[in-house]
Amino acid sequence: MDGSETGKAAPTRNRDLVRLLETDIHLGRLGPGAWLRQIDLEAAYNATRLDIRQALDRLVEKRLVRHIARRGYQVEDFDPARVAQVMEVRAVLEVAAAALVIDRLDDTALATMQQHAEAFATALESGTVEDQEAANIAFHTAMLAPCPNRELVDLLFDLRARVPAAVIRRRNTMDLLRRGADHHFAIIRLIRTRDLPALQQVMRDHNLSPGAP
Amino acid sequence: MDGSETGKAAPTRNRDLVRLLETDIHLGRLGPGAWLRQIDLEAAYNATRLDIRQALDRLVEKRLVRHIARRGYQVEDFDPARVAQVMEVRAVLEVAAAALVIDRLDDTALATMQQHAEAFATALESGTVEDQEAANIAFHTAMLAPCPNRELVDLLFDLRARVPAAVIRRRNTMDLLRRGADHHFAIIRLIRTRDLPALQQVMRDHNLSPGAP
DNA sequence: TCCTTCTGGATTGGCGCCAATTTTGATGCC
DNA sequence: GGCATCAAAATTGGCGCCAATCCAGAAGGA
Repeated sequence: MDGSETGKAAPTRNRDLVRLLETDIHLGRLGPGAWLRQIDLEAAYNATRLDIRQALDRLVEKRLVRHIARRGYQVEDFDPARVAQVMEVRAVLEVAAAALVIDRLDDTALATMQQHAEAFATALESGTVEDQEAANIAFHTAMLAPCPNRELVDLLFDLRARVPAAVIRRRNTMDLLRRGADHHFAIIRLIRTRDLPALQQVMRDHNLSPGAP
Repeated sequence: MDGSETGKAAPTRNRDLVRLLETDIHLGRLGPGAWLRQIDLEAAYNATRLDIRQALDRLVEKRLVRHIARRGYQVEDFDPARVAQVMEVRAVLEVAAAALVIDRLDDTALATMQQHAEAFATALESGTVEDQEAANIAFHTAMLAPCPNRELVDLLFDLRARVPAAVIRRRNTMDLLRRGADHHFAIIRLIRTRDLPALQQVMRDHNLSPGAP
């Protein structure tokens, strides 16, 4: 157990626990195979045993963690084939979402997206993985904000959470990441020109590139 | 508490509990607003309090049940707008799945699908809702069996579970249901003739019709 | 020196108990 | 007769204890 994000003195609640652990896994602070010992978590987060167990069970549900009887919980392995399949599903849904938002994003929204796209590009060169993720998420959140189908949006973020960024970024050259950043700017341009087919093509590429942001 | 499916003498395990309750909700034996009292479930399924609570928490996670502190658990209401959005997502994914299976379904598979399509049509006229659901699920399972993207398939069935059949079927005329049955036969025909565009159109209609099977 | 066996310590996981809170039913008041 | 008040019963929900099991390290044998 070495995932950080300081356990505070104030007792941590159930929902927060899930989020904290999820983040640790997502960003690679807890890698595949790492053991999540109840006793350590209990002390680290100053939570009760029951809360810890519920949080871990939720992560099992989400398939981020596996449970072995009488042994404990450990971070799942992420099979590249399965990861690719999740990406494919994401691509399909992003393409569908593009059609729903292209006419609903006004200049204000595009300006916000532009900021986040720049923040992402900057973070790539001189930021932590956390910064990159935050900027990337912010970009896509802004893009999907006017989507009327909230189920679709929720599902997209859920799919995002199924594959840790750390796992994707692993075999990821700087070139590929920069291409992801370029995608962001292309997306903004294509929304501005209302070019749906080209936008959908970019969304697809964006999601299917090996280290898809 | 009046959802049946007989609690056996043998203690029911956690995973089974989730499945049993899910089925009861899906088929409308437990309707929106129905209270799921821990004590009753404990007795009905001869399970421990802890198992019951875990099962209920999982249903909360799946948004089939809502939890009110110190009051208990009750079956969620299903907002028609949200249902429509889930359907839209399903439609998008079914269309994508169609492309993946159209060249992978051989005559044997089509024959199986034909059987289930006929079973569904029959059940419509003279079967219970359970029979209809079973036949319908069997049809779609057979259709998606050769889909190489299992994440996509799992997600499709997960989306199915998010909206109880009972809720959909409620405002559903016999005509609409018969049209659903016809869709099944059209699907088989279009796969046989390898007509992907037409197949995708039918898949979309099949999922978006008010009482979508 | 390396491998196998055994024991002590540590961890998990389930069960039962009980306090906090809500609901139900009865009683009295307006 | 209807409504507010109150007490008893029922239900939820959390905490702690302890048995079952697993792991690490020591001891013994090849």
